[in-house]
Amino acid sequence: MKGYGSFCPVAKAAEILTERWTLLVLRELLLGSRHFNQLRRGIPQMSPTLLSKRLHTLEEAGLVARQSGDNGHWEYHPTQAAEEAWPIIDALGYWGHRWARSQLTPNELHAGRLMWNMRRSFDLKHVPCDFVLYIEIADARPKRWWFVVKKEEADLCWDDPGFKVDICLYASLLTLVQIFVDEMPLPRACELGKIEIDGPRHLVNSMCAWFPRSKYANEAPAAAGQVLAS
DNA sequence: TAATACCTAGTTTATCGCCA
DNA sequence: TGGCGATAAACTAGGTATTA
Repeated sequence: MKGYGSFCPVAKAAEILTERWTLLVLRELLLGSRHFNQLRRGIPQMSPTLLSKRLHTLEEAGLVARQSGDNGHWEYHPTQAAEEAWPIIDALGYWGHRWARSQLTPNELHAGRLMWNMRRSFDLKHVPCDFVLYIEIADARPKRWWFVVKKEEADLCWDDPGFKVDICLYASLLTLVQIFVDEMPLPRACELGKIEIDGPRHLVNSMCAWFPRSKYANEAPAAAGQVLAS
């Protein structure tokens, strides 16, 4: 039998939301991904077949509206039902950051997914000027990434955009992930020689203010096994 | 309880249509 | 012609039901 066979609203919600990958697809949609391949970039380990299937399921469940775009391709838009699921997904993010942290394993490190998440995590109000950031990750494939950062948005480029690079950053994938999730603050990574930065002083000095970090990074991790005081 | 068959979910690979 | 967006088909792995 598919689902939980119950009228319970929690069970009904879980039937829709807790299918494998579904919450991640919804998160991507709610964070602004609209096209099939944008969703794929945000969830690179999900197969395209399954992504297509989940989008249809979410459409049937009324969480996604499919509209034809300007170029003849489909656009996927979150509906009000999806928007109202955002507090649930956001709360899961905070909960995961506090309680589901564990040692990062190699298969959790994915350069494409990190870069895609970094793209929307620049603190643009602290960006001193428009600039091009080049990141080289020695142990990743591909290893070279570019961000074209402007006051209004940051664009991720898989290939050299052809603009003059203003600031260069060299690090391992693990270090970049640790900085992103705040396991290792940027200044500490510099002190330890885990990251090399090359660029003008005004950009380098302001990096702590604008460099992308997970929105959950400020949440203090909880001690595992902690028991509530009675 | 173990062996087997069957079912389902998910992955990989190939392919198609469209557009620049 | 190549890249992108999307889907289909074949295959695999894991779970479940059935039977001895």
